[in-house]
Amino acid sequence: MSLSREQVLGHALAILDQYGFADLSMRRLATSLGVQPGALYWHFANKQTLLTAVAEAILSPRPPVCVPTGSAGTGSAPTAWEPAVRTWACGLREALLSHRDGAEVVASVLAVRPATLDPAGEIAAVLMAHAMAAAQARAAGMALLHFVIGHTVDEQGNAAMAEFGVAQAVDTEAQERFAAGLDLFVAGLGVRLSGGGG
Amino acid sequence: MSLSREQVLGHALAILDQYGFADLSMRRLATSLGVQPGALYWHFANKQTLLTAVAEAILSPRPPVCVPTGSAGTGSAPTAWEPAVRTWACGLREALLSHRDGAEVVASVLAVRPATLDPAGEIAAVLMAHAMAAAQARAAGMALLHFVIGHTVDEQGNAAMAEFGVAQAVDTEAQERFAAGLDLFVAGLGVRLSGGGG
DNA sequence: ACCTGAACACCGTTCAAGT
DNA sequence: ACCTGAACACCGTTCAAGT
Repeated sequence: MSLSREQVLGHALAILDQYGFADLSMRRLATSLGVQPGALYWHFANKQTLLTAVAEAILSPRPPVCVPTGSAGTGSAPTAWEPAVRTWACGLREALLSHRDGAEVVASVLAVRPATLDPAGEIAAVLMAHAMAAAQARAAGMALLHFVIGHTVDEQGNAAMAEFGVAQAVDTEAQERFAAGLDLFVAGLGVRLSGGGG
Repeated sequence: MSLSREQVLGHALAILDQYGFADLSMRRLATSLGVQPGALYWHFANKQTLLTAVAEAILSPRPPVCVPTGSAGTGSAPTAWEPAVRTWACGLREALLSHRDGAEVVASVLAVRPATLDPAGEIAAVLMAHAMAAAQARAAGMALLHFVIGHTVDEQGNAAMAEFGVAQAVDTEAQERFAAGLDLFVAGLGVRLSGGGG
């Protein structure tokens, strides 16, 4: 039986989890599939395309954000923005943490702006539904995205060092830093959204 | 005359500015210096060390942040935290923008936690001087750092695409997104610092 | 002290040719 | 349709040997 896209993707995730992003090469992936390097280029145009699929696989287990459906004039919206923002940020971080170097992979993929992947747009939609201007919501969404990804790259980098017996108090410190950073965003959003509503 | 560290560093910055981060290889750098690849390893232990020096060169032109010197009990501090935060963030972004792919280089170097480079610590010191708890100040400093670097990586990625004639309205949009994101941080910090002042 | 020469163990990608 | 074989143009790093 011939190779499938899903098989290649599965082995890519396996190499990522076992050996890390630096060891996820096309040649190593081919070896793990018992195939010549060139064979991979039948299923994926290039490494970038493969990595985009890997990033999508990392992010796709997240639940969709709950965008309020109420119209703008009916007073306070049916779903609160604050838990939505917190759930989105925590869910994103957990998805990134669920694979070794997940944050680094997703960061490298988002850097090339794939049309299929726009996590910032998800949370920007929520903010717009709460009467925030489109440009402001987009800016807030991207700032939140940069924070979550930057933080998690950091966190996973620390985890990689912890294998060499540095410490694991680093883990709880990272978690607290994430919570504090998220609180800062929520506080800032609160000034705009709770204060002058609409 | 023999090669000096400064010469190597200077040529590395020149390659970065002309050809970008992806083309900054040890072999290309050696060729540009008229020397064999192995010669570089007399002056720098490895590529990581060289890149750290490049990142330091990118960040060092920034002015030091102005940490207030007043003691904690004398009421409001002599220097305001808000302009300090804004100046630090804008100065960081400008330093990153001053070299092609500067944000990407600095991001890759900060990922390995060099002891000599801690931009988040600079602004955390300011917040602590304004009676913010150490852990909170550290978290805020890192969140700000992740935002500025993430944003600028994005901005420079767009600039690279703009060479292929996409648009340059992207430039002003990026600038406005940066301003809006920074405003969000300042608003969040204001809830903590202006409200219950130390 | 500082560099060359030459190797080692890798990369991503292409493409004629096979089946 | 799908893969092999083999090449092309690269990487970072090491290290004996030269000067």
